[in-house]
Amino acid sequence: MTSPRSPRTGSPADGSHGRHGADGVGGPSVRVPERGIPEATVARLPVYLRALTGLSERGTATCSSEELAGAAGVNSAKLRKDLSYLGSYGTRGVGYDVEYLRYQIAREIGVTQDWPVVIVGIGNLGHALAKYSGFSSRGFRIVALLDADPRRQGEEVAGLGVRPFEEVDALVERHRVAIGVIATPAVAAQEVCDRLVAAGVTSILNFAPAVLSVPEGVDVRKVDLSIELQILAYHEQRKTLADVLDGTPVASGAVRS
Amino acid sequence: MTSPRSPRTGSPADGSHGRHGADGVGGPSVRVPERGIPEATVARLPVYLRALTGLSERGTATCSSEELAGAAGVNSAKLRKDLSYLGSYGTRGVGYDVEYLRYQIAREIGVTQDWPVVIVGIGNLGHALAKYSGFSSRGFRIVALLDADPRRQGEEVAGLGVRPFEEVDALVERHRVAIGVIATPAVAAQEVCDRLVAAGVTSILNFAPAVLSVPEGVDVRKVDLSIELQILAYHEQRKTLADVLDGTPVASGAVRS
DNA sequence: AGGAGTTTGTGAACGGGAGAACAAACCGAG
DNA sequence: CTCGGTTTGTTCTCCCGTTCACAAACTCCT
Repeated sequence: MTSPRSPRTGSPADGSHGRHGADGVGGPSVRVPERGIPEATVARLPVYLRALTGLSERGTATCSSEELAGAAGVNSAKLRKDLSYLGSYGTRGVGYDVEYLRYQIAREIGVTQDWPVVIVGIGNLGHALAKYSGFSSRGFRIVALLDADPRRQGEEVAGLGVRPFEEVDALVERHRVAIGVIATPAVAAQEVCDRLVAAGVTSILNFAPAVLSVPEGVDVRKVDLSIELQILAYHEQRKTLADVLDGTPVASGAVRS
Repeated sequence: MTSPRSPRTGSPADGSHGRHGADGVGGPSVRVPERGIPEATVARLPVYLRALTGLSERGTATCSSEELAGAAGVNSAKLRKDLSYLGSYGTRGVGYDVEYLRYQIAREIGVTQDWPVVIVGIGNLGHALAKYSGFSSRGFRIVALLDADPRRQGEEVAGLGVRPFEEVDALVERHRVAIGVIATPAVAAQEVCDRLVAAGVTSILNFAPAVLSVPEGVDVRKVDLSIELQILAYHEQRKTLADVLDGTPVASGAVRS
């Protein structure tokens, strides 16, 4: 039984995507082609997709790996290697057909279909996410906004009413939701996560500053605003520190007392 | 001259933090202790910091690497190695003093001081960021909200008025701002970025779905909501695909037509 | 004081990703 | 048809990060 109700293992959920445990014990199963695309490559495919969309809108029919790499902000060798995991979609001496490659990447990622998504926690961030147009335009459709606070329920955001969190099971089942977004305060995050998983959600995007534990087979990605700032602060501190020790006169704006 | 006005190189800005170019040619400079903390470790330090804060609030005075690792969602060996880059702050046979370690990490990251920050682009996301309490509570102080749209200017958000973007130079200089947040539409992002850098900002957190080019010495971190969702979609697609090919009956909520 | 039990800090093996470099393949001109 | 120019796909090497395993160091109990 790999039901969503299986006991939660203290799995990392730090970005290492828990593959199915069905490894090794599996019988003579048919084995999916196993084009195991490296995680680092998967993370870049959406960037390439966006760059290709840009080129396409500008009317470009064909592009070289150099051009595309420039638009995506990566090394051209890396780009070619990434694309080679998907197959040989380019033509030597010519380059890549923009539309064709765009479709192939979209298909590989899975955004040719569109994915129903629920957002839990309609506070400041939840509002912004609900109204963010970048989701709908890229293969994702927000089908429900949930919040535990009765004062928020009933409010209309981006054409959708905010529903009580208790309806999570019914909504997830009705719309076949596989992806959930958590934008609640940190204290509520784990509980919300458990309920989402129990309802059948198997991928979670977590904006709450909390570490989530999930059963195997459930993917969690974390977006943490203050952590990003702290990483910048670290480098910033080292920059000014190095400048001071080097005796290099620093630019006025960068001086720190 | 490493002034912010130096010509922009087409540097990646994909997370590879451009170290100062002053490497190799440097004379007999004093060289900062060069405790080069690995990038992966730096990214985890804020997580440890948060976990320690949690333990501290719960009244824990001491913790083992195992406990802390559990709270931070990582492997205990990794945690110990990460901490070892900062120094030997633990006691064998005992563990770590929560308060002491907390301070050491905070100091290393640079959040014992507080960092003035400007936010550019006060749309949906900008609003949410301005009101997000997680910033102020963690060593960051929002000193200005900027927007190019006159209709947004003057509006009061989180106790701060929205100012015209033209004031960026004055504000950055007056408050000694080193960190800027971009929450504008994609088309405006590069221009805003250039202006910020010209004004003296040397670290940028970018929420716009665009690739930014910056001069060397400027750090950019990107947070892209739809890319995160697309990565989840990829894994989700593979999950259901694998299940179908394996003939494994999938849980009801996870079925996809 | 000594020994058993814990827990840290680190050396070493291992795996994955990045980048350089090159052979294979394609186009177009003559 | 052949040849030069161009661009992809891939191989090889290096480096970073993760993990294991263990010696060193500390506490507590007898």
